[in-house]
Amino acid sequence: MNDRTTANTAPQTGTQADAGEAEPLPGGRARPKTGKSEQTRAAILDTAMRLFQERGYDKTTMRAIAQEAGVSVGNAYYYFESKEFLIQGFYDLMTHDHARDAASRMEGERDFARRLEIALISWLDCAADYHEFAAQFFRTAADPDSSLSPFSNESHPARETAVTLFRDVLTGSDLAPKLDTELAELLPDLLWLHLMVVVLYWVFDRTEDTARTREFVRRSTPFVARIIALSRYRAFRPLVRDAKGLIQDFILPTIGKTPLPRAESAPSRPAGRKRRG
Amino acid sequence: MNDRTTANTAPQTGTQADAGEAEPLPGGRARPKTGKSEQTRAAILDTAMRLFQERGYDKTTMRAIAQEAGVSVGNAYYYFESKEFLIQGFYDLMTHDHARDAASRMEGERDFARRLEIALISWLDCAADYHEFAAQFFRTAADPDSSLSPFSNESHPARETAVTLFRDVLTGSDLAPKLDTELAELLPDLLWLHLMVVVLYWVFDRTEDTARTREFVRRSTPFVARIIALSRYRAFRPLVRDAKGLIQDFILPTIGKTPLPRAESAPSRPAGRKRRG
DNA sequence: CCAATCACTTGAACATGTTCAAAAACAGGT
DNA sequence: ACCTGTTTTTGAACATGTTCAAGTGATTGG
Repeated sequence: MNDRTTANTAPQTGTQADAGEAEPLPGGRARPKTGKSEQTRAAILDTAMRLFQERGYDKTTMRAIAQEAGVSVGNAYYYFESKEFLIQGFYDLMTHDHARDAASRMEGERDFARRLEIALISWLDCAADYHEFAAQFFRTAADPDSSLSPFSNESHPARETAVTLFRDVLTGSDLAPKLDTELAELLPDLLWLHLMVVVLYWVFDRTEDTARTREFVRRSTPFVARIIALSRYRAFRPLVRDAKGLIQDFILPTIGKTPLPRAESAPSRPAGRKRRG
Repeated sequence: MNDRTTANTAPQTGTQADAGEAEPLPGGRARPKTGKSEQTRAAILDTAMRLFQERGYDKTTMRAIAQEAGVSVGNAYYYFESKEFLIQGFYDLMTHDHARDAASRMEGERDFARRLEIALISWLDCAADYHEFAAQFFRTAADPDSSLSPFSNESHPARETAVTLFRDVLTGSDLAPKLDTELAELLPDLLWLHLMVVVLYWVFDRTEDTARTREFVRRSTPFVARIIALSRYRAFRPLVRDAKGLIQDFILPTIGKTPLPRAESAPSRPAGRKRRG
């Protein structure tokens, strides 16, 4: 996945984050019209990624990026609304790398737990080179106001790509036919959430080669698979039903799915006071 | 909880964040010797809180804080290592307010689910005035390098306070005697994690008076209580045992508990490659 | 009372993200 | 070729977090 990071310097027509849409300005600001501007944009993004990797996010100044890319500072801001939006560009790149890499690694494997593990480990491998820098990305993602956040921001193309991957993890496994459709609908998003937890864990992981996170993945994936498998048994029914309700009412809408935008102001009497006692 | 935020302008000897320890420099930099410097420190922190609340974090400049507090910019940096460390000061304040408020609200209530709900709703009430601003705090907390992070940073006094509160939530409930000691040991930390999830939810919540988060708390607390209660039944034993293992090996050590720092480099062969294919 | 020391304070200087008005390059029509 | 509007590019100016050498004042030791 490292040999692709700088691939878009080449004057291809397709941008790195060719997520399909034409309107929402993928990761930056201006929608490039000419081919040359595409090149400029790519040069800036590539240079930024390289410097981020080399020196870290904070140590890399916009001036340095501009200079190394052979443009002016203002030009960088013409293509990227702010320094943080460069991260968006990176995230889009990596998500696509991950999706492709994971899909190829999963090939032939039918066991759900293993497929899930492969997908997650693949992410760790794809992100390995950016461990230091990714902390900064995560920090940004935790800002609800930022349009970079994989949460909150409805139309985040990268998330759709990732969720699709996890849908594939499920549908390609021997577990898929055994599940009722309702649960099968929820799972991709939940598995994506699982990835987010792993990412959180990874960001804070300081062990060599993030060995601890890898071990965490190896241990947690069979556990998750087991829970899903067991959820079909009668004894777990009521619990599962409640969990489903919680997820559908409160988790998925937050992630931009909004399948059930109810439960706005519930009738149940509030336990606390309203605001300012 | 709003009438206490600015309380420490008064020349009391006890600082706002009187977490007990004497060494680790509570939220800032210099350990104040004289009473006057205490006052200066408090003035700066109070002014900062007020301005953060009024204008938001980003809009509040260090110059404005200094000016309003009647000191120089450099002086603010004498007491607070950076702008972010002012957040630390705020967080310490709020954690104590929360602990006290929650404890008083729980009085008399023995039902575990309700106690938990009270504790969480209390947090939402304590934090209500700072919703806008707290997003910024959360953002900071997500940075593993920052000493403000409730994760990663081992000796975060505020977390200890919060965990203690949740221990009280449990021990004061009718559920406590029914649990084996091992689980009772884990729970306070897990409930603190639950709070962290709620906080995450809250930060992203844009509904009026964070109604959605409140509803989420009301729905999720009985669910959590039910899971804990059910965990004692035979059918759930193996699942519970696995969950315990995962938590003890991977979650708690990350939170600074480090009860079992094993599982460093596991013998199980890695599924992927090492680094850079 | 002097001087040395230390806690505290200052504000100018610095580094860096960001903005903006103007210049340059470009495209299309005449 | 020339005008006209649009896209792209520039670099100086700005805003703000942070640093630092120097200043102030009180306390202590002689």
